[in-house]
Formats: sequence, structure tokens, C-alpha cells
Amino acid sequence: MPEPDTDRTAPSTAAAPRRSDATRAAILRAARERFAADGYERATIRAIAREAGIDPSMVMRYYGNKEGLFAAASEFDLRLPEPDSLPRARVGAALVGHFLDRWERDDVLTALLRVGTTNASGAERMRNVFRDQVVPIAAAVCPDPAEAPRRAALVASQILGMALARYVLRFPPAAAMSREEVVAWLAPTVQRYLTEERP
Amino acid sequence: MPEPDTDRTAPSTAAAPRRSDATRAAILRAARERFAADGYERATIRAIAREAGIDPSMVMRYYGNKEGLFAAASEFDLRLPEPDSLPRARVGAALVGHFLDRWERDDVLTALLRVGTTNASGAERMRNVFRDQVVPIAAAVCPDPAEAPRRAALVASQILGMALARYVLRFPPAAAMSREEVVAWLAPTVQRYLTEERP
DNA sequence: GTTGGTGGCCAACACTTGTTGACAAGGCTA
DNA sequence: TAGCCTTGTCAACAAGTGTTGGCCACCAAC
Repeated sequence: MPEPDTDRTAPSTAAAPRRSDATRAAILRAARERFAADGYERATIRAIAREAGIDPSMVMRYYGNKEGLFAAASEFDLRLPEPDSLPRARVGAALVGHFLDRWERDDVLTALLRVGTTNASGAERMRNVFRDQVVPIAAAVCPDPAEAPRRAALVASQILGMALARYVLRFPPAAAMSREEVVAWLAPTVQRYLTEERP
Repeated sequence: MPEPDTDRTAPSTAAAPRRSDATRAAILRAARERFAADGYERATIRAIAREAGIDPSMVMRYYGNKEGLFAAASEFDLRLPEPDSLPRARVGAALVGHFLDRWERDDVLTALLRVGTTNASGAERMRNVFRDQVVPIAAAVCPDPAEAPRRAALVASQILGMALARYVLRFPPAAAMSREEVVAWLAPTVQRYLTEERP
């Protein structure tokens, strides 16, 4: 039965390591790079396999199909700080800075954004990251927890929008701004979305 | 020579109308719809032709190739108000409201956003709209015209981000907000990006 | 009526895509 | 040594892509 191997994505789990773990990792790395650079449709399995230095059929064996590969490659942890650990009055600056770092160090965010705009399951993956990782932060910080989803959505809109303009569409002025400048402008906005009373 | 007909996109120009103008318009309408719904790669010429009720080869005759079709279909005017006509103190609310209207009434914006994230010429089209239509508004409103591009980029980041969360990724809280609510939250942000002294 | 251009369809092209199955080499255990 | 599972390659499939050229029907002018 040519069913894909189950959950051999994370070598950190208890199961014994296999000889193929290196190949699996190479596929994932290549997949993230291609998805981030080209989006879902133009990131072909053949191109990913070529970049990983193996045969395309290996991708199918280990991840079932292209959707499965994307699901594995787009697993993502924002690594947001513990809500209690950040000073209430400076959440805005802390979050903006953190997101900029994550965005510049990890291809997966760009991949998610590119794929999310064109592909249904990419968009769903994005919604899940938002629900599971962004909303809780808002809930811990904003005055009325019932409003957390809305405030989190506002924050996400500003941060995703800046990432879009800066890293994907590459509007020259957005790309040219320094990291500090971006933080200085966006932090008050995010701060307001999170902590200020309703307008 | 099978060169595509030149600039027969706008029947409003002085040239005499042709019998094929209706077909051309139908193609453009279908193209905008497919590009907006599916992005560049998945919006196939065959699907567009089917939706327009004609043969795929007609698309080639009138627009040369797929890129040419996209170029024609993504021509876009934001129809921003004259800078002088809006009260300096309420530019924020006026702009946010205007953009929400445009976004909900015209497929082209969604098409531009979807295609811009995956396709090089889509992104370039997007940068041009930004440069030619958004920056001038900022230049007319913000205190130091030399800062106009940066301030325009900030405004664009917030507005594009909200459009992304609301219309493309469909984060539930963003999609559920009323128009007035979005304006109430975003207007102060845009106002600050445009008129406030540097942070 | 004949000519010529215009609008349209049809069938095919060369190519790429995701995906599959057969098969060979290498190591593990019995 | 024999057998089995794993890792891997190769060649092919069916479907769908953008694109092309040939052909037919109409319409106007001569």
C-alpha cells in the first residue's frame, strides 16, 4: 500500500530515526523555499525535488501528494513571547519587532502569505495560525477578552499589510525603511488596537 | 502577421466601433472575474473563454497572450478624490471609506492583490498603481512632501492588510466587522500616518 | 458576382504538470 | 546465505496548459 509514511516530519518525536530523515528534511527545506518564492502552483514538485537533489517520486512517497507536502512544509510556530512576560505598555513595539524578526528569518511566513492568497488550504492554514497563535495574545492583553478576536484581526491586518508591502510586493518606500523606522511607526498603531478603548 | 489589435480595449476612444467590441468586453469581464477568484496561474485562458462564451483562440487574437490579457484586465483607476476637495482633518476616514467601497464594488483590486503576490508583472502593476495614484494623495496632504512616499507606503500597508484579512484570507473577525467599525478603527491610523509629525 | 477583410470555431501542436508502477541496490535480521 | 524492508531511480501515464494555423460564414465595397 503506497500510503505516505505517517508523521515522520519531526525527528524530535520518540520514534527511532530512519536513514531517510535527511532526505525528508531536504525536501521540506526545498519545498519551503519554492513555495515562498513562487507560490503554490508555480512551485512544482519537480523543481522542489531537483532542489533537494532527489527524484520527484520520493516526494510522493514521503508526503503523499502536493497538498500533503504543503501541509508539512507550512507547519509554523510564530514563537510569540509569553503574554505575561511583556510589559503592558509596550506590547505594540515588542510585537512589531518580533514579527519583523520572524519574517526576515523564516521563509515559511512568506510562503504562507503567497500561497494563502491563491490557494484554499493555504488560506485555511493562515486562519488557523491566526486563531491559535495571535488571538490568544490579544486575549491576554486587551481590556475585554470578548473583543480579543476583533483586536487581533486589526493587529494582523497592519502587520500582514506591512509584510506584504515590504517583502512581497516590494513597494520601494516600504522596503527602504529601516527596521527601527517601521517599529516606530507601527508600534503605536498596534498598541492602540490592543489596549485602547473602542473608538 | 498575427499581431494583436492595438489598444482596442477602450471603446470610448475616438476610433470607430467594431462589431467585436462586445466580445472584447466580455473577455475582459470574464478575465477580471477569473483572475480575482483564482489568481494568475489557475485562471486559465480556456476557463476565461468559456465564461465569456467564446473560443480560447479569440483571446489570443485580441490580447496576444496571457500576459497581455492580464495587462488589459488589470488596468485600474482607484478614482481617489481630488486632494484639495477633502478636509485635512478627516482625510483618514475619507480614504478608508473610499477604499472599502472600491474594494467591494470592483473585482480588479482583488485580482491585483491575488496576482501581485505570485506574479512578477502583477506586483509591478501594483507598484505602479501605488506610485501613480496613492503617493500623490499623500504628497498633497502630508506636512513634508519629501516624506510622501514613506507615508503613502504606511497607508497602503494598513489598507492592503485589511483588504487581505477581510476579502482574501477571510479571517472571521475581520470579515464580520461592519463597514463603520472598520472605518472607526482604521481612520485614526491612516490619519496619523499622513498628517502627524514623525514619531 | 467577386473580392477582401473581419469575427469566429475547430483541431492540433509541444510542453508541463501531478502521479504511478516497475525495478535495482543496500543494509538488516534470521 | 537467504530473505525482507527501506531508499532510491527511471520511464511512463493521463490530463491540462498556452498557443498556432487552417478553415468557414458573414458583410461591405467594387
